[in-house]
Amino acid sequence: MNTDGNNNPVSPEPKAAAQTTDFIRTIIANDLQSGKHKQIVTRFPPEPNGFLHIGHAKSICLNFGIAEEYNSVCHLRFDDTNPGRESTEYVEAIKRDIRWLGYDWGEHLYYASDYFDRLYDFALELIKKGKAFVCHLSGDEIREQRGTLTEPGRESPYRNRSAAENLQLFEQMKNGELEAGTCVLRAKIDMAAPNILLRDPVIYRIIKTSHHRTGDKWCIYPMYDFTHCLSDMIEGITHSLCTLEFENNRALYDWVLDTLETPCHPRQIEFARLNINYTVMSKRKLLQLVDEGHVSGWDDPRMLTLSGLRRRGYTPASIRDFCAIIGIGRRDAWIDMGVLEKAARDDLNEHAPRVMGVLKPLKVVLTNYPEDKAEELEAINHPQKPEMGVRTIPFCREIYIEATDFMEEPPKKFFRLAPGREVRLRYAYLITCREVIKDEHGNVVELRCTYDPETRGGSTPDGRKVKGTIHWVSARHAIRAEVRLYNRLFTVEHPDRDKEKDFKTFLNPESLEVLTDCMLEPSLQKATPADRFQFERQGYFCLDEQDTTAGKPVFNRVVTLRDSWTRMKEKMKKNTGTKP
RNA sequence: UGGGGCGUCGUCAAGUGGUAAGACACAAGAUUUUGAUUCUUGCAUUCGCAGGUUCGAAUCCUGCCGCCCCAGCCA
Repeated sequence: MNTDGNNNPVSPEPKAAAQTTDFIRTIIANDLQSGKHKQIVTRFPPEPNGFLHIGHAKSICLNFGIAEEYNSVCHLRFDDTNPGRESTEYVEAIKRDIRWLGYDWGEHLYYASDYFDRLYDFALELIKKGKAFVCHLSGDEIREQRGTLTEPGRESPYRNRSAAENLQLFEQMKNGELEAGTCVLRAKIDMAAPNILLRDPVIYRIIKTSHHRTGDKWCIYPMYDFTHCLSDMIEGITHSLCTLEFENNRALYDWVLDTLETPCHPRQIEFARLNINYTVMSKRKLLQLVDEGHVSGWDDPRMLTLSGLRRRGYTPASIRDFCAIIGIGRRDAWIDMGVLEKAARDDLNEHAPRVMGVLKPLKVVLTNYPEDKAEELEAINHPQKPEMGVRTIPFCREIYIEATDFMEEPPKKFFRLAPGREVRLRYAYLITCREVIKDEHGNVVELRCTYDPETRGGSTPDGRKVKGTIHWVSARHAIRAEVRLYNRLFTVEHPDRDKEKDFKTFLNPESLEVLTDCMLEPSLQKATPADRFQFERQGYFCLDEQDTTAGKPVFNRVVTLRDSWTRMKEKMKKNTGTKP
């Protein structure tokens, strides 16, 4: 059984919508029932040219999820046909991320590059059948002769070379006798086809770059449309699931498999890719953010890469839940960022132990509490789960409270601390604010309060009602920490919608707020990297794996708690503004 | 004005001729030593629009409108 950072078991099943059905699962169920297939084989085929993001998680959960449901296998296949931009660094990162998400490809790890020899033979077969030819047109010429959306293309002057000549030329390409760009191998289909992908598409090009796995063995590389369908076929994939933008490619996928002698013909099915507002999803844009230093790396906690989410503190289970909740369909869908955050909260609410930490400390001196006294107060680790136990928290004369929990002139309905007001210190005592100390600029720097010795633990023997309960930490015992508060990376819902403006102009300057003088309860001394906690009344936090050092813990805020007080404040502000 | 797709609540999403599931969001209320959690209630007489077929249509037919994808020797 896997465990999360807190040693809590991670449920292997997405809890919500676990048995949801969708049009793909319906097709598969029918194929099984009709006897078309005895077993199902799916695959996840990333190109190792970047890190996996939440959009890939949707595809991973779909493909590996289906395999699990049908007691079958999902292959992991690297689609590595473009050596110029692929690397083993990405291969390793991708494998690690899939495992972290909770999936296992077992023995079924493949690379399209493993099939280069067979792919080459298939190309030969195509040539012999008169279905492919070597074309010496330049890239520009090919583009120009391809026609447009409304006009048919023109046939290449090289289109009717003999099979023998094509075979010889293709061999020369393979042997490195021709330079990149001089010619390509094209499928011979139909230059007048309304589907542009069928207008004699390029299927092999010369690239004299060494490949991360095959080295310099090859200087010709097959294109996606030729590689993908044949790789699926070779592996006996039954259902080849991909995103909607490959819809037009399906005709080519089928053409290749129909034209060649193949033992099976996988079915390509497309579904809508994942879009989430207030972020960007394309690998190209994520890479740009990394390269240009707008974020600290692929694993920056603000990035919706799997490594970023992991570092931020998202649990694999919450991401799997998220993928189950959003469903699979064929329309362009925009998922609200709030749905992802909700998935994180739901999982963390259940598993994360509660602790107290003060992010923006304000010192409070309890004037009637003995200077040398200290006591241990008991706190529970999870209000709904007594089995998670209790811990003790030290208490003394000087404590820190959250600066935002005090207001000198509180608005109505503010039931925290204010001059003359009484609040409860969680698990400790009721205190009353007697005096406000300010610096020369008028900033509140300290509070003098009195505590009520009769209220130890926070109870009120006289039955008096106290509306506010705030968190605190003992000044003498607190451990100092850095806390990083993350907000949305972009300020607008659709950063890349505007074709005129670069998406980076919408980057949120306040996406990261670093707090260096946070005060945490001493029990957190025992936290180990990747452990997650709820800092009561504030949110869920995760001990950073990278920047935490022995003397200086660094916590990342995964997500805030729901905060109806802030919403109420905003509403009151709006209402007073519009009052007649 | 080529071809391929898609249009059901603010956002996702079931529904496949029998009279609009569910989730998120939102709103109101209850419980609460986290303004958290939990709970209760409310939230599409209507399915892009217009016709038609039918006893009956979101589901079938016709026309229209809107949005997405395709002119990389990327995947």
